[in-house]
Amino acid sequence: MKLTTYNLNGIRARLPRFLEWLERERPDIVCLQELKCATELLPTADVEALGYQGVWHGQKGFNGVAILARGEQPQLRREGLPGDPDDTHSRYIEAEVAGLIVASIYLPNGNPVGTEKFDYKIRWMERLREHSDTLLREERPVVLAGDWNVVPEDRDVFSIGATAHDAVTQPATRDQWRRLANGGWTDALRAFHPEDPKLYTFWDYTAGCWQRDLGFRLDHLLCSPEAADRLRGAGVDRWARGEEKASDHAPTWIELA
DNA sequence: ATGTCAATTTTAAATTGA
Repeated sequence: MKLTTYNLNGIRARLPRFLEWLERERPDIVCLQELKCATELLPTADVEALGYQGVWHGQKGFNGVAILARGEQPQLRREGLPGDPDDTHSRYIEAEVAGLIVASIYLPNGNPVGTEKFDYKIRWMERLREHSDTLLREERPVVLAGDWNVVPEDRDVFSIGATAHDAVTQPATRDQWRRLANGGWTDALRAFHPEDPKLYTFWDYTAGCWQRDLGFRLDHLLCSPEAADRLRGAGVDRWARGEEKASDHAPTWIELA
């Protein structure tokens, strides 16, 4: 079974490319982020025409997450993270699908550092860690998939100097990432590519970053021990980033037994 | 700050959020 996470950067702007990718790769489960579309305007019929059903958590203008499955209706468990009733951003959705618990995560970007946006990011990560601990205690296969807006280590970005002031590389961001992951999660992509020096999932639109392979590893799939036992592979659909009108992220996936 | 992009409003040019 293949489970892919994909930050679309606008599902309406990306629709033809997205549907082509879906037909070509045929993943069993898809976690989407940055739909940038109100729930009532989502192109759900186009997705259903390809045999997928979903749970959707849209928002006008920005954010927005979803979980799709081929030939199965995911069962919604939760929209939004617990811990802050004033948080209205559509950044988290969780469902039961194919015997797994799956979350689609769009973690706050947090730029610029030193502002309320960065504080929101760190608080959001604290809330995610608390919820992830709750999920681990279920002792079931769980996959936390999405755009984490975290560069876990220096080697996960083309230049740590050029990105020293970016929220995705800050020590406080990495501290939160490590505290969460060290609770018992497996970073599946790195586990299958332990020595790859250019294991990237995002390339900025500016400055010819894609053409020069100046990327970041921001999209992650964290597996609970019960899910990690079933891991058989992980990778990045780099080809999709090179298409016309591509998202700035590439689809990132795992294979599970 | 940007060799950029999408959505939205202040609607055809500026603002927000990547």
